[in-house]
Amino acid sequence: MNTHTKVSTVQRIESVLMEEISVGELSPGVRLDETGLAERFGVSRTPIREALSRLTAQGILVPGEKRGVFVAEYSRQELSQIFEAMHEIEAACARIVSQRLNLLARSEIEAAQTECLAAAQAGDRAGYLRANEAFHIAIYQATGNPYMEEIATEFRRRTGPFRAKKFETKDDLIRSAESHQALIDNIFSEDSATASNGMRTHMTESFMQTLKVN
Amino acid sequence: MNTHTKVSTVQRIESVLMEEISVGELSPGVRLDETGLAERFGVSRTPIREALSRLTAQGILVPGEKRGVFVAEYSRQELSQIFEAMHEIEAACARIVSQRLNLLARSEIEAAQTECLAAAQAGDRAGYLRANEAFHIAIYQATGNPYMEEIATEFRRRTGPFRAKKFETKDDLIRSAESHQALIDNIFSEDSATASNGMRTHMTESFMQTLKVN
DNA sequence: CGGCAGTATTTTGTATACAAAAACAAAAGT
DNA sequence: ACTTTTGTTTTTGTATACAAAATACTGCCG
Repeated sequence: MNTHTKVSTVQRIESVLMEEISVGELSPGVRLDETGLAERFGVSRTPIREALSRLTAQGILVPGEKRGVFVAEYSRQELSQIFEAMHEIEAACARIVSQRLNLLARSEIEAAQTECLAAAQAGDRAGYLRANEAFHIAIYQATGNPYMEEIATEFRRRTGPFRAKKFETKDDLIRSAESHQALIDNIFSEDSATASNGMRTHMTESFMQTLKVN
Repeated sequence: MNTHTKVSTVQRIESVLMEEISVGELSPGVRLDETGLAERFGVSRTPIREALSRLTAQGILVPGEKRGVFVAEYSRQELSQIFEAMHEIEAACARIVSQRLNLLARSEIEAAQTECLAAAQAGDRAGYLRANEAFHIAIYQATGNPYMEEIATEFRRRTGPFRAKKFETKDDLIRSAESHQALIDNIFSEDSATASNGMRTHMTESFMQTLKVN
C-alpha cells in the first residue's frame, strides 16, 4: 500500500485500469470482473479487489446495485454539469495564472503549444491528444497551486473519453491547436478578467463540440 | 463493496474514520494501526485494509514512507493553497446560485441560516459547527450541480478540523452567524459579480481567522 | 407456453495463513 | 563508550478458504 521505490501490485493494477479508462479502451458502462482481472494480471483476487475498491472511492468506477463494478458513465445532462464545473475551475486557473505568471511557467505553456501545433500539422491524432492534455496541464501547473491542478486534472480525466471524440480529422486537430493561441494571448495579457473570460470562451467551444459528437 | 440496503463492514469503518477525522478526534499526523483497528471494530484485517486503502485513495489518509498510514496534515502553506482553491470554488458556487436561485433553494438557505443563528445565540458550539456546515452545503446544493457540490464539500471536509478551531466563545459563534447575512444578501442580489465577490470576502475572512488559530 | 420452485453456479465479503520487509532490541566487537 | 551484527518482533501484502448472497438454468405443473 505504501512502497516508494517498488510499485505494489495494487498500484500497478490501478494505474493500468485508469489508463485504459481514460483513453476509452474501457468504455463507460463496461463491467469489470474480479476473477477475469485476477487471471489477466496473474494475481489473486485480493489486490484486484483493493484496486477496484480504490477506483470506486475515486468515482472512476461505480458499484452496480447488487453486484459488479462498472466504468462510470455519464448522461448528457451529467456531462453538461461536469463541463460546467470544469468551466469554472478552468476559468479560475486562467485568472490565477494571469496574476502570477513567471518566465518558467510561461515558457512551459509555450513549449506545450509548440508540441500541439507540431502534432496537429503532422496529423498525428494520438500525439495531439497527448500534447493537448500536456498543454492544459501546463496551465494548471502555472497556477502554482497543487490543489487547483488536482481538481482540474480530475475533470480532464473524467471528460477525456468524450472530448477525444471530437478529434477525428487533421483539420480538427489544427483548429483545436490554433484555438489555443487566443487562449494564450488572453492568459498572458496580465488582465485577470481577460484571462478568465478567454478560458470561458474556450471551454464553451469545447463543450459544444463535445456535445456534437456524443 | 456495493450493497445498497445493507452497509458493508468496509463502508461502516470508512464512515466512522472519516467522521472522526473531520471533527478532529483523529488529529492530522496521527498514525492508524491495522491490527488495533481490527480489534476495535471486531473484524479481521481484510476490511480494515480496504477501508484504509480507500481513504488513502481519497487523500484523507497518507501513506508513510515505508509503512503505516497517517491522517493527512497540512503545512501553513498547504493550508493557504487549499483555501485558495476553496475560495475559487465557493465564489463560483455563489455566482451560479445568484444566476439560478429558485424559491425552494432560497428557503433552504434561509432555514439553514436560522439554525445557525439559533445555535449561536444558545452558545451551542457543536450545534453551531453542524449548522454552519449545513448552511454552506445548502448553498452548494442551490447550484443544482452535484459536481460543484462534491468539490466544495470535499474542501470543506479537508479544512474542517482547522476551521473548527476559530469557534471557541459564544461571541465567535454569533459573529460568524451574523457574517452569513451579508453573504446571503449578496447571493440573493441576483447580480453574479456581487454574489461571487461577497463570497470572496467571506472566504478571505474565514481564511484569516483560521490562520490565526492554527 | 408461461410461471414457479428447486438446484447449480457465480459473485461477493471476510477470515485466516503465509511469506517478505521493516523496525527494534540485545549481544558482540572495536 | 560507541558501532556493528544478529536475533526477534511487528507490519505489510498477498493467497487461499469459506460462507452468504445473487443469478442462471432446468424441470415440472397448470
